[in-house]
Parts: sequence; structure tokens; C-alpha cells
Amino acid sequence: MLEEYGELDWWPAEGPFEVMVGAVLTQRTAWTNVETALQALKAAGVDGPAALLSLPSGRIEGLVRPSGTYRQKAARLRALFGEVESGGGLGPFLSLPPAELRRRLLAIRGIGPETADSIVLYAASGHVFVVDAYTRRLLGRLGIGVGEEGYDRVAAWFVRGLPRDIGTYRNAHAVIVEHCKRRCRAIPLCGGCPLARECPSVVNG
DNA sequence: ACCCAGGGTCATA
DNA sequence: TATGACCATGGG
Repeated sequence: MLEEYGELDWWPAEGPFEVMVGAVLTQRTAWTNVETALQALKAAGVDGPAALLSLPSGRIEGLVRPSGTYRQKAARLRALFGEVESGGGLGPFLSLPPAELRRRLLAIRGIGPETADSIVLYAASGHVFVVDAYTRRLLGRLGIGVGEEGYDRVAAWFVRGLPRDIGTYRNAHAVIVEHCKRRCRAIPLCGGCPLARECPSVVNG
């Protein structure tokens, strides 16, 4: 997949703040809808935790509405950046040791393992592997049973097999998502996949 | 008129 | 532990 897609320089964002907002907004949501919401936030001058927290909840809800489940997501953003500010702001918060940062994130309402790890990996350059629905789907299509196991076990499986390098972790997740988004179409890897016959994308055309 | 999308929480059994 | 309901918009 690395040969097929190369280095993707994925997760386009202007900085850590935008990565964190995007990580919450993309929960069970197509990225195109996230972009609309991110643009609305930017147009409203929301460029950091303080700016976001200065807005009333209803205003935040309106801005993130295009990303769906907007009441939940507005509350989650408030909770997240409330923690960030009480931790001294973006810099100090993201500079925490990755393991502690991850624990702090998981303790926040609405931040689960994938959202937390996306923030750790893409905003704080912490050494964690992000496991999402695409990752499990790919493992399933390849007949690798570990994809059925719990989040931490799946992540550990990748950690064991990959070079211990931030860039590798970022790009590995990126190519998995980009590959699956294209539904395994016109991609050589699928032609060589022994289970292509059972791949839902192939079956569904 | 469906189905799904870069999850997470909560109530049940 | 393991399902199911719920959140809710936009594109195919």
C-alpha cells in the first residue's frame, strides 16, 4: 500500500487546534461534512480554544451543524477544550507525555480511543496507532482475525509489526483510510487479495 | 427511499 | 462481554 499510495501527508489542517476539532467532528461522519463545519468555524474567527469557549453553546452548535450529531459534538468540543485550557493551554497540554495525554483525553466525555489516538498521533506526534472502522474492515477482507478483537489489541498488533516511527504510523493509517474509501476499486492490492470474492465492495460492484 | 460516513455513550441481558 | 438505540447532517 505504501508503494501504491506513497507518503500522503494526510490530515490536512493548519495546526493542532484544527486537528483536534476535526478529530471530534469526524466521528461517524464523512470528511466532506467536517470540512464544511471547519470552514464555518474559521469564518467565525474560531482559531483556538479560548475563542471557541467564548461562544455560547447554541452558537457552536450552529457552526458545527453540517457535521451531524451537532449538539453532541458542540458539547464534546467544549469539554475537550475546557480540559485543554485548565491544563495551561494547547502547548502545555499537547506536550504532556503521550501516555498521560492519552489518559487525560479518554477521561473526557465524548472522547473515545480513536479520537484520542488521532489527537495524540496527528496533533501531538505521540507514538500510538489509530484503529478505525476501515482498519478493521481491511483486516477482515485479508482474513486477519485480530481485527475482531478489542481496540487496544488491534493497535498492539500493528505496533508489533511496524517500524517504531511516527511518520510510518501516520502514513499507515492514512493509506488504510484512503484505500478503503475507494472501496477497493481499481487498486492492484484488491486484485491480489485472496478474499476479494467476499469483499463487500466487490460484491456490490 | 434508502444507505453510509475517518465514534461514543448508555441501557439492557 | 456483547448487542442495540441514539445522536443527525449531507452525498450517493
